Amino acid sequence: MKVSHRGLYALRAMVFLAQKHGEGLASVQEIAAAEGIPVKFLESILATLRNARFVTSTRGRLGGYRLYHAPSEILVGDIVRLVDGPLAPFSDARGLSARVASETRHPALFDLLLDVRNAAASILDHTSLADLLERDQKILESRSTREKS
Amino acid sequence: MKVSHRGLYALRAMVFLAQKHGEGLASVQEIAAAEGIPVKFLESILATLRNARFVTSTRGRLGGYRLYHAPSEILVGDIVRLVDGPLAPFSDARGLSARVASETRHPALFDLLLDVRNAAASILDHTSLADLLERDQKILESRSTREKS
DNA sequence: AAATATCCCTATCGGATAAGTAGGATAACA
DNA sequence: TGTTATCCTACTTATCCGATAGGGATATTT
Repeated sequence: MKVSHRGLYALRAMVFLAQKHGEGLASVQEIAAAEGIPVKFLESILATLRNARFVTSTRGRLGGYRLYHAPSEILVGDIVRLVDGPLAPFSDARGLSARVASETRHPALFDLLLDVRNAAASILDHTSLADLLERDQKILESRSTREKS
Repeated sequence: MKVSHRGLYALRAMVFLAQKHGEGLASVQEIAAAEGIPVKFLESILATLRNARFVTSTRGRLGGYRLYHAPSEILVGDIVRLVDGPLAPFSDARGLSARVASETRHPALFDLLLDVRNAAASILDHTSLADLLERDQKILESRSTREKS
């Protein structure tokens, strides 16, 4: 499994939108500036997210993006899968045929890599954007109290 | 994290050598034929494994490769790290700087990806080649008994 | 209605990395 | 001394990924 730049950008953008959830729209410019993402690149990422109904958009002046669902209903695993493809820990598209070959020859090796994938998926699929926001809060709180002491 | 073709080939070759452990040498040709790996490609992979002292070789006639250590002392995680680099679940070399950036902005996201890496590392670092052989045995046994019944 | 700000669509480019190849030098052994 | 293997260096090719270019569609403001 691997989270590409594109995937990280998508996650960051989604977290940003989760923070603004309920406060109207955010433009590509705004998100790009806040998160340090190339504008045109972010545009194409948002197109992907829009097609999958993770975000919705309105155009024209004062247009922008917002989350389609509540932050608690969007799982990190789904975002990663959408942008970076399935979470398989072996590389590529021919993976299926390579899998069958190595499965028959070395089934335990195949199973092991499957365990890795399942462990990763389990973590990513049990964490929503709302969870991330909550944890960010706690981390920031503990940091500020540490500074005060 | 991601296991490349090269990494899978390396793992398969090592499992093959583990099966033959104590029975002398195996040539590149032999391994390549058994595992379905391009000969020249496997050569370069074995060079990497040799430099890291995972295997040892003797050349000339009747030459070949064998494991340097016992199968129980070689961890799958070490092989993957050697061939495919560190197990970080985000992509690239600039990962460090990108990490710091996203860590300060969205620390929880960073922590989550770290959890994924640790989970994967934990699985791969607790499994040796000997473990794989043992599991292969059990799997094959259960298959044959299932066929008999 | 015009100007402007925004999303939207298609196409492409450059760089990096990975997969695989070629050919010959070197060493061991019959 | 010839054969068979590893070893070494370099090259080719393919694929993917990050990023960019340029314009078209749409909605709001003036």
